[in-house]
Amino acid sequence: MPVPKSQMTISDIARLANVSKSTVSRALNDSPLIGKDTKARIRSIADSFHFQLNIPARQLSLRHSHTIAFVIHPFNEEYSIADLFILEIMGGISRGLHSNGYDMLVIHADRDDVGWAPQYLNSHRVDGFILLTSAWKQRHIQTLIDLDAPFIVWGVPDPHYQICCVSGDNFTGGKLATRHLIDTGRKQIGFLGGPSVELEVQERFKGYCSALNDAGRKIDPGLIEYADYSHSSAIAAMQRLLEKSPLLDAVFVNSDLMAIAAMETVRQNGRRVPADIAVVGYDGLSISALSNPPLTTIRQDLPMAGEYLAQGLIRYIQTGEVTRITMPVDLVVRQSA
Amino acid sequence: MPVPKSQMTISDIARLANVSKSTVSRALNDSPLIGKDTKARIRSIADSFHFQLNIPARQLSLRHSHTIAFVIHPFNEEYSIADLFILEIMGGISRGLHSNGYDMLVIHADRDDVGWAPQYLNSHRVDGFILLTSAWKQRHIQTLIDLDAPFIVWGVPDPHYQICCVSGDNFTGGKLATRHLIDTGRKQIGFLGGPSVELEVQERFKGYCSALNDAGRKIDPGLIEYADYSHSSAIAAMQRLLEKSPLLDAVFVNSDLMAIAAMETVRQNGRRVPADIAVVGYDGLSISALSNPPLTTIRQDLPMAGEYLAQGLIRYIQTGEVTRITMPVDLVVRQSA
DNA sequence: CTGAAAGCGCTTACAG
DNA sequence: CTGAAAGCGCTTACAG
Repeated sequence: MPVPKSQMTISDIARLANVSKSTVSRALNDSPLIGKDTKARIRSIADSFHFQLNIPARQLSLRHSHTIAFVIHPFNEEYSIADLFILEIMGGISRGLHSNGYDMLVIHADRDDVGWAPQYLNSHRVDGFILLTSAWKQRHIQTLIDLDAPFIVWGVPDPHYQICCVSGDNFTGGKLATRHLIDTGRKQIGFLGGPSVELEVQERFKGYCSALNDAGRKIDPGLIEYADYSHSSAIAAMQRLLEKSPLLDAVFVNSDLMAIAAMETVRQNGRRVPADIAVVGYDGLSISALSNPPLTTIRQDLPMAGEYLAQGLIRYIQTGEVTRITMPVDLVVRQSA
Repeated sequence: MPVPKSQMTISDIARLANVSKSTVSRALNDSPLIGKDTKARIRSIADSFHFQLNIPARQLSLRHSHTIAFVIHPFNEEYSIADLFILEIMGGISRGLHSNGYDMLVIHADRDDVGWAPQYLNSHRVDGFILLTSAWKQRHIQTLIDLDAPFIVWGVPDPHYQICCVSGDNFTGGKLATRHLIDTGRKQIGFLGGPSVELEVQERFKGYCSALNDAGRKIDPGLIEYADYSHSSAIAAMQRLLEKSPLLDAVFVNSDLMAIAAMETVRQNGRRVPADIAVVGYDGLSISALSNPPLTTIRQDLPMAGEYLAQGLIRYIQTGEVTRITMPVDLVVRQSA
């Protein structure tokens, strides 16, 4: 019974199999040059010792690391549930990377520090980066462009550049949410958006307007408010909405976290969800099913998005093709609307 | 203005500085052997080109990767909020690793697959592992022990082995929660635990008993129930508790997620929180502040725990000392109790 | 304090 | 189909 020795090298396997290092290397890498039975024999020897190629040596020789950095910002209390978003997408990224033979390094970078990019790229520590646009605005993207670094983002980047990205279908999301509210008889439908400068938010707003137009309704500025995705900003925005428009009987909110805050605010004002005011959220994080009441929301398949991010980046690294994917969204009807 | 060239090596810097590769290497690694001004000169040249040492080459030469794997399980709907726990602790791990010059690889491993351990260790991809005991039971730990792999766990491991670990002070946590309920005049205080086989849960139960004893009260089996940390199991357990003990007026629940489920169940049974039944949770995840009503809970400083995990593992790798740390806990009083 | 040289463990033209 | 040899870019005794 051979004892696994972690310090074995291909030379050891070569000696054991009576072949050269080259042959072992090729056999282990499944090169078509090696004879079928030679290959099988070498592999079975390697397996019996639980032999694993030394990856740093391989990376040095191949000149790429086969590892990707997923860049996120340090944990922040105010956005904690938004971070659930990160976790759900990260699972998909990890799976997509792994099935292509890549590893995932996660980097927590400060919002205002851009040094991580050259540091990890020039040291050949990673082959590319995955980021979320909402957190990494233009400055970070620009740094990566200047470095000529391979990267892909979640979200809608500045259309100015040809950037790899995958994003949700924000227009359709906004339209589905609003139409559902119209179809269930709501008359004064509010829009509680994320930051109005974000393209995602603008698209969702267009969807909102489109649904309203289709129903022959007017857009009422008194029904529009924006917040910054934090819990407290959502409470404030919902409060403004309630005060501006006493007749409000529904609201489409741009994230599940903010929708939960909005429901709380509604209650605090002595009104009921959904009886008095219906609420539709956005994202479909697993937590949305556990809120009180369970949230009707626009779901994005985040694990799938993660896999697409991984695949898209790898394809870019290997072929130079830039991929731009829009993920479908759907409406999940629960009890808040 | 020098253009950063990612393909530069120490030989290029050596030529530029008119010294040998050895000297460059030593200067960049801050060796005391190199003269102060030579070092400064070399470093400023390197900086001006944004030069970064090739890390895979360095790893190969040094024979360790300076990277640690944080091992988690694939995302699972039922435990999604428990995963918030992961995110909060991960931030701390990342910070602790980074400040010691280590990188963090995250591995999503299937619950029943143990192959990741030899794969990442024998390939010299990582120097050690960080895991959470609750998810990684004996089989995973045993694999690591058999491999003689450096690792550290969050939670209380089998005391049989000398394993690096950091865990919360579960006894004190259980006691603080229960005492708070006693002090606020509750008479029939329930215990809704995680799996009864887990040492953490047993410690929390002991704390519960201890507080009750101190107050001269008896332990009533009709007030004890266990669940498995999932949302649905918590609902079922709370329902049983309510049926067994109609006079129940408080409950100490072993996680924030389960506490939120319990509060929902209380309401579904036509009772109010905290007026009829007070609820205390456990963990102090940021989400506990956002529940309805905001949850009174036992807080563990998870980011700090993450830093200790990182430090403890690095110390073990570098010196062989096994660290066992117990983190303090405290009571956060909000509105649910 | 500095340099020449060997070595870390792979991969891959090149030659057969 | 297989092997000898050079090369990937570092680090570090060893010698001065």
